[in-house]
Amino acid sequence: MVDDAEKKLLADAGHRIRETRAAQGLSLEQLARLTGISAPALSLIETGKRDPRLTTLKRIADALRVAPATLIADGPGTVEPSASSSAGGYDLGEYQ
Amino acid sequence: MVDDAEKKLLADAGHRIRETRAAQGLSLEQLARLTGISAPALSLIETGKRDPRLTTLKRIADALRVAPATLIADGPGTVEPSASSSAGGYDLGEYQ
DNA sequence: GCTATCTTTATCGAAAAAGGTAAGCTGGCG
DNA sequence: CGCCAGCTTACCTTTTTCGATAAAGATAGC
Repeated sequence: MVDDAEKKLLADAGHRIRETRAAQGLSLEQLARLTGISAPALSLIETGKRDPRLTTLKRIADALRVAPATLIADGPGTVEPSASSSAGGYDLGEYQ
Repeated sequence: MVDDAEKKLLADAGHRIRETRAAQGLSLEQLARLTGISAPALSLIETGKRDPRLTTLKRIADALRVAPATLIADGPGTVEPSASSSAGGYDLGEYQ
């Protein structure tokens, strides 16, 4: 449960990074120099095999000239507090 | 340069998390149970002393019922590819 | 086939995240 | 005052990121 959704998130973010990088005609090595993150590390992130830190994500976003949020915008998942109804996913219930 | 902007990013995200959590009347322990992240770890993140991983951020966002992007939306930094002009900040130049 | 470029994978060492626990620290309340 | 709830900080252990490097795919062109 936990792992599944998270892997999708990482694969998604990685895919978005790769798309943005490719759109700018940058190679992994070029992005590595811009970000200070090694090319192998970038490869792992882009292929969803690594769980990057927030600052790592930010450095990539900066190098690509996009907002960090752009890279992780979980398209569909964005539940958006539209239906913040009382029937939310979980309400702590027993835990409170 | 690196450290300064990054600390601000972490402090900012942490502040946003704390605001959101407080707005929902949740304690650190309650959020800890919802996210599976320990309360001490959450405290460090909220005070900007820790650089969370992407999945960690996602779990917090999920528990708070907000989009992950909401928590890191770097207000001003959001350059938005409006002026993606050729006169960008840096063009790799010597590095390519 | 060979070569160059890009990417992926593997290994190693250092640094850091994260859980757990425990110890402080603050404020409110009886 | 003592007590409690909430948050912070410190220590420890395990896991993971990350850089560096090297090696191994994968294409494309000579």
